[in-house]
Amino acid sequence: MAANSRLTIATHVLAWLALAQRRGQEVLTSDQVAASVNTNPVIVRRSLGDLRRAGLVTVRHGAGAGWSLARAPEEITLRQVYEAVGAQPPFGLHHTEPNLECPVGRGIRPALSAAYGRVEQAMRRELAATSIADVLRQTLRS
Amino acid sequence: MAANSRLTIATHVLAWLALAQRRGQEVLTSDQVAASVNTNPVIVRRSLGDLRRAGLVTVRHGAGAGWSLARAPEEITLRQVYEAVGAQPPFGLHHTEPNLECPVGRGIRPALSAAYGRVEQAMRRELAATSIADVLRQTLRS
DNA sequence: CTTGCCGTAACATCTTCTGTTGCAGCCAGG
DNA sequence: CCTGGCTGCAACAGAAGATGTTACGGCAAG
Repeated sequence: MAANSRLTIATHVLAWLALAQRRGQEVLTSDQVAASVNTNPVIVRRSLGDLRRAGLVTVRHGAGAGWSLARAPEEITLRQVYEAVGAQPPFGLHHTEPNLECPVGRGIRPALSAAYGRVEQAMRRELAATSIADVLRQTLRS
Repeated sequence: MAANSRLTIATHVLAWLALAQRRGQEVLTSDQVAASVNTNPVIVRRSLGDLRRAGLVTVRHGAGAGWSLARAPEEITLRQVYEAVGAQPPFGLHHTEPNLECPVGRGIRPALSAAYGRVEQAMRRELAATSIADVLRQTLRS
């Protein structure tokens, strides 16, 4: 499978909403967002649905509908986006249960889970250090 | 795709080699290793091939062939294993090029690459803090 | 030379992700 | 009240990657 691009899509969407808001555009439709991401509006709606459930964006239904940020871009970190999109952790355990007759097979899964948990905590800490405002600032610089 | 288990397989293999070595068993065949991981010997050989290219294990061909660690278990970190198995980074960029007419679409890829690079560095730092000896010790504790 | 194991290619299967279509639900505005 | 535009969601096709399996050539110790 191709690399997981959900965090990328969601971050792109949020950055675009932030820029539109700054320019005075209150709400954007999923079609307008999809035009920037260059993908299907349903993909964008799926991503925005995740972000809505996490409380990062709000949606207005009916005529004149659309999306807007639920809080300031400085208040949204990539860690929140990462958790909102529910990306799976980078490492998985064995597909098939290891041989429990073997001392390594018996005890390695909790050992690895602990190590992988520490790695994911490190990832989360690093993701929390960047906000949507940071991403947008860096984006407009180029 | 199922979660990526290459790091898990490779670490299991190395821990098993380390334990066998400590017990006086100099070399193990891929069949013996596969019996502990509970998978096909070819999977194990593929993994061991990665580790050999990275200089972490050595192989003996011909009759009486088999594998052994190329250095002490304390000297092998999960970071080295991670780099040996060539796992892809946790986040990918857009599948299709974003709309370059849009200021966000134009500049977001380098901005995200930089942020993702920092995250992967954090992962590597954390992986470097655990060695095969640590994993084996934790494994045998349960 | 025989035998056991490595190295690798080819292939089947499974899973996940992306992208697409279709349709019901909702609500501002006329 | 009704229309139109957009959301929400289910269903499905296609692509990509990973695992698992079989098969076969190559190598070296005995």
